[in-house]
Amino acid sequence: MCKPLPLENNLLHDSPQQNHLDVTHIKSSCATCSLRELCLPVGLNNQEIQILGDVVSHKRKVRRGGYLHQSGLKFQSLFAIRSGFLKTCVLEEDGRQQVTGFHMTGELLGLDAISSEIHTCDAIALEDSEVCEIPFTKLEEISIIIPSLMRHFHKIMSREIVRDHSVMLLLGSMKAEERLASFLLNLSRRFSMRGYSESDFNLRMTREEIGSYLGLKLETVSRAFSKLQDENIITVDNKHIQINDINRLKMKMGNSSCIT
Amino acid sequence: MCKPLPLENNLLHDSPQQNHLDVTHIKSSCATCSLRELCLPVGLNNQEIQILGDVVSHKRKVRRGGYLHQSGLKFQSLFAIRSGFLKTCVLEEDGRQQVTGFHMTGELLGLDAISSEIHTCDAIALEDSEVCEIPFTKLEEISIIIPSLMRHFHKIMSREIVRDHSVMLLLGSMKAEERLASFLLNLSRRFSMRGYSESDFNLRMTREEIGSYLGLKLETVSRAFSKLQDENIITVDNKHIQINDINRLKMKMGNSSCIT
DNA sequence: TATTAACTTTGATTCAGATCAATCAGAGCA
DNA sequence: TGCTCTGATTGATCTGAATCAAAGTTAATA
Repeated sequence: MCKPLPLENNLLHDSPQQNHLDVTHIKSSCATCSLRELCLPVGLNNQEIQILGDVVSHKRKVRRGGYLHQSGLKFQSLFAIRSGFLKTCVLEEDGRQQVTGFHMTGELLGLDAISSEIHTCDAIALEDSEVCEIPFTKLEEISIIIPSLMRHFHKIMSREIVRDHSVMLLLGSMKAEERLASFLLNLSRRFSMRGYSESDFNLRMTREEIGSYLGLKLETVSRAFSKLQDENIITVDNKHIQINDINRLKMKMGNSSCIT
Repeated sequence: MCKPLPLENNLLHDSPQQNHLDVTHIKSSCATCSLRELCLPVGLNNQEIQILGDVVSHKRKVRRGGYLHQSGLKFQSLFAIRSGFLKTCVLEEDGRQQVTGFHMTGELLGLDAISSEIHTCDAIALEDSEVCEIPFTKLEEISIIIPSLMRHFHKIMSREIVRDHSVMLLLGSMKAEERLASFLLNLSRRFSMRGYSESDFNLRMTREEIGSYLGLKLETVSRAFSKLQDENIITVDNKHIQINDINRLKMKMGNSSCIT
């Protein structure tokens, strides 16, 4: 009853690129925009990669604080993050705002806009970032030629739905400290999958942005950080986080009814 | 600043079948399982409908309280609801549970399972229901033959993501009464789109299930109902709901900082 | 039709997190 | 170097929703 929960079922995000590209070298029409980092080419052969490469040719930079896309604007392309860190957020006229996700290398942005062909959220860079633009109609066209690409794209969309359901569970039934623990473990895992330390990293977002994502006020986020630090589970120095005891952090997330 | 929010941007669900099937008569291998009600055939010609009909041939009934699918089981098919009412919920080992959605005629279930090919949530009928089973690999195959079907399917998936983001906004930033108002307006709209009254309907779910969906305890849901009734905005008789003043209900949802 | 079980409402009390407020730390800049 | 601005921390207080508890109501089943 009180055993720690398995990692995979509980984290907010699933990685969109668990099986990283196993192709050694790619010729693409855009030499600087290697497909290597992207989430899409998983399991494609060289010729297929070539076809995809012709579509994913346009690279774009977004400076810290800049918009990759804005809610209300016409949708034309998905964006695959090559480097950097972005947030997406939905905004109501009444000022209510909700950060719906934080996104890093290899992840795909813009999926929400396919339905209405209008972006439903803002995507804002939290550090200087680079993305590859993928014109969506072209992606659909080559999906017909490369069924494995289509299948993979469907999985990416589905994974986003699973991720959203996890966040709904978090927002609907977790306490502040549990939410923060989930959040940190999720970041930890995603950093580690990208070859960075799982226990030592810098946050790119403010306490307020974390709060918006987790359905908490910034003061509550700050207090939860301090609490975890007091218990020696993490060390916090402003945006720099060290996880000292990942198992106890998992316990925090796992089950509030456990006596701690 | 305090104007009521436009309906479309604020409701929890978008309908997956706004453009209802405009084809008059369909020959299908499953006469009793007309494609008419389904969300998929939008904009297809007769021949295409025929192809789709061969895929969507298997009909299934689920009695009230029964499972359509269970978390952890292998995914093979999507399910299009022909009639009835279901809930989906994610369940943690520690007993934490979250209703992730309520689903009615024309909606498509199972999208979350595409990513891992294992169902990540339970789908339980809240009243006797009928669904059409759509083997997913077959759907992907004919998507190649019928690009407009593929495009439509992508839109359906994307719409689910948009819906989930709305729920995240609700869970992350709304007060109890606002959440209930959103919920009722959403149901109202979906009933009305299906030809039922938008102001007079029966709930299929318990207060506890509503609470789970809205991130509230059942007592809080009950109190919120009573409060809206005291203000003459709705009339509640157990599961039977009448909306007396839809505009004031929208105000409730719109902006808590409005003086009411 | 009686009996039980499941669901709903309402009240009293408690508590987690919001709000209000003050201080502090770091970054950018004149 | 001091100044300003943004963001982070911490404390005090308040409040909305959770929790605990007791009826009351409806639906299910024998």
